[in-house]
Amino acid sequence: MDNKKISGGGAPSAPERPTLKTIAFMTGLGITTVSRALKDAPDIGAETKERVRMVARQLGYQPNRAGVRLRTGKTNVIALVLSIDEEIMGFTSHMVFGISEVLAGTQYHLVITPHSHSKDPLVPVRYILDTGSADGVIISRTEPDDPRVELMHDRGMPFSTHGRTDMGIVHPFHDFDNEAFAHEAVRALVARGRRRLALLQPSSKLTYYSHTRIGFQTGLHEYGAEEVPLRITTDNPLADIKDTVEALMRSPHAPDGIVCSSSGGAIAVNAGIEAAGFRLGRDIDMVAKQSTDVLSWIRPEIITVSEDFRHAGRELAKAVIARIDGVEPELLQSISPPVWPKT
Amino acid sequence: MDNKKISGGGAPSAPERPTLKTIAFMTGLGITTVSRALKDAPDIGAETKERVRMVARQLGYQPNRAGVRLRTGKTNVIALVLSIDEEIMGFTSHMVFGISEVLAGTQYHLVITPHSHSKDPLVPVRYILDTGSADGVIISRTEPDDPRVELMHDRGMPFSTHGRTDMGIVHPFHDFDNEAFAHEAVRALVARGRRRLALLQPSSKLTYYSHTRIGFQTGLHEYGAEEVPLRITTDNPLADIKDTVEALMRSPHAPDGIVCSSSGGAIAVNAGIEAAGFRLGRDIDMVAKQSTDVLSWIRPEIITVSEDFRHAGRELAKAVIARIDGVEPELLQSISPPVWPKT
DNA sequence: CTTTCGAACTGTATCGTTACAGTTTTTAGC
DNA sequence: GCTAAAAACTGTAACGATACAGTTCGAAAG
Repeated sequence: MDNKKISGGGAPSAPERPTLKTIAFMTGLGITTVSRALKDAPDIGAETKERVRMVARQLGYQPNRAGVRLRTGKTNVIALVLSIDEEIMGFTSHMVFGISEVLAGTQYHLVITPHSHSKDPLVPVRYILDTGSADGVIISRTEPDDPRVELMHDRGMPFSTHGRTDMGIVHPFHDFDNEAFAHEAVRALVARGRRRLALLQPSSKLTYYSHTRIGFQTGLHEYGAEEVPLRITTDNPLADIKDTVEALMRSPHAPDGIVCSSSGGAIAVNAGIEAAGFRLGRDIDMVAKQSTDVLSWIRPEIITVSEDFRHAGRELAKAVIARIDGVEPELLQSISPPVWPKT
Repeated sequence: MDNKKISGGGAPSAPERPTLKTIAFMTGLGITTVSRALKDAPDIGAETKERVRMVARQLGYQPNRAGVRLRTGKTNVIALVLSIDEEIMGFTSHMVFGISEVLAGTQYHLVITPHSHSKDPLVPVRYILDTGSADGVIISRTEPDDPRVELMHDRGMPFSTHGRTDMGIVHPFHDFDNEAFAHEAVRALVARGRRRLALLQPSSKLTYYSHTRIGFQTGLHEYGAEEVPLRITTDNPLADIKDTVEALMRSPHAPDGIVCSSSGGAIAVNAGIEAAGFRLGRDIDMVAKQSTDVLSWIRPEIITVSEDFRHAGRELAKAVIARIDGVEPELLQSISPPVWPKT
């Protein structure tokens, strides 16, 4: 070990961290008084409070988290439950950054609780509930009938979800308006004269699968286009997406427009289109959702819509904290509209 | 609040979490004995240990972290210090996943400690040291003369860094062999008949800037090529990279080969090349490092080298834990070779 | 002058764990 | 049979914070 003593004399190198005791000693007050003064309790004199706060600031006092947690049960932790399975374009980090940004202004720490989403997704949630290791939880990849939501609701654990559920439980969430996205995507394609449209949709397990579908279908109906079925999702490997699209393009039912729910998928779709000898902008148009402005660098012909994951992270963090503070869940639900590029 | 009682009778809904006291009561032993039995202390009988372990397993006992932390000072937390500034292709999440994977098999939790890298990077590190909020720290974006490394070393805080330093402090790190990457990239380009080579390098503040430069330069020398200077780094906005490359391609000094230190940079470089009317594979070749297999989907002509951030995360986590356990830092340094595609 | 009351402050117990200093029981030694 | 030592187990205090039940003191009420 390389614990370096600065002075050789026997004095410990690190200055002891101040505690309530330290402040009590310095002010000549009792520990309880100091504790209550720092909490702005009503039965402490104004002058005393001021004095205590001064000394605390001077010493750089920060309450010991273990002490608070042991006594009160409050962990001051927000857990983010993440699937560590493959994710091509890394939107997760943007969400983490958004959450961090909000938590940085609070007493909360962010703890990452991972799980492999091939395994039981309840495991990490159950762990958090059983060990009481967080005051609030954020989950993503929300499903319409999500058992994690039910479990946390039943146990009274504050949480917010990235994506909605459809199970009659009112809870905080943030969602991207995938319905509007798909609907407007159809409009944009029809405006370019496209009529035979395909949809690369998300996994049917996730809630936004149905939102995307509904938006797409009402769009087809409203703007007078027809669907070319595409039997593959953004959860499939890129190589499979490419092969499927290539085969579809070579078939007599080739679409002339396509809507993609992810940027990774869009890249693979484009590869399939080009492998079949077609070109974006000329033979077919594509609208794709992206979390970072990368698609237009790849093929400027792709019509891009941005989903801001950092913003989502901020909203999710704010929501779960408000829920911890007792705000009603109805007031903690938000939906972001799709952002189209300025023209 | 929606704390739901399951039974209306007055019994608390959540079964109380078992503590050492619970086990002591059930086995008829003292709390101390139970504690020591679970730690496999030498002064506890084999039979007793077995009995205690049985009951503990049955109750699903997990030590209360706050209790342990308060008494021993051990936090069981690894802090990951992250810059929340822009990062296009999201390699961070891969590193987080790699770290999570290793920590999942241990008692450690992962806490994300963010900072804006425009602000003082010492702030989060100082916070961790002053509040004692972690047993070990992982940092990235390491600089050759990194003040965070010096601070943690002086205070005896175990840590590992993504990237090396050059300040005479021996510490655990994991690094990608950027020198070999740049060197081999030059060889690959020369093998295709390219001789006038440019390098899109990382920010000169980071340690791997010099590794990349050295590899590039020894490559030029060894394989007989010359450098076309490119005055921009991967830290610049993609638009600036594109414009600079476009201007360079239009100038009389246009390179016929280019090495890129990031995939985001590669995309922008390619855009610049195409904007100037040139084409990869025909007029110029590119070798680029990528963290996820996305470049070859974009332009198959790009020669890609993979850097595995998930692996880096795993190595960093293992290293910091080993350091906490007292393993000498010399033994906790590793360098990953560049991975070229199979041919 | 005594009683009552409220403002301001404090001591003690407790959360769950572990370090330390015992205590009891068993076994061995002579 | 008595002492010594080893083996197995336990009680108490402490980590830092807070809930709760006081205590002290001075001023107002009677």
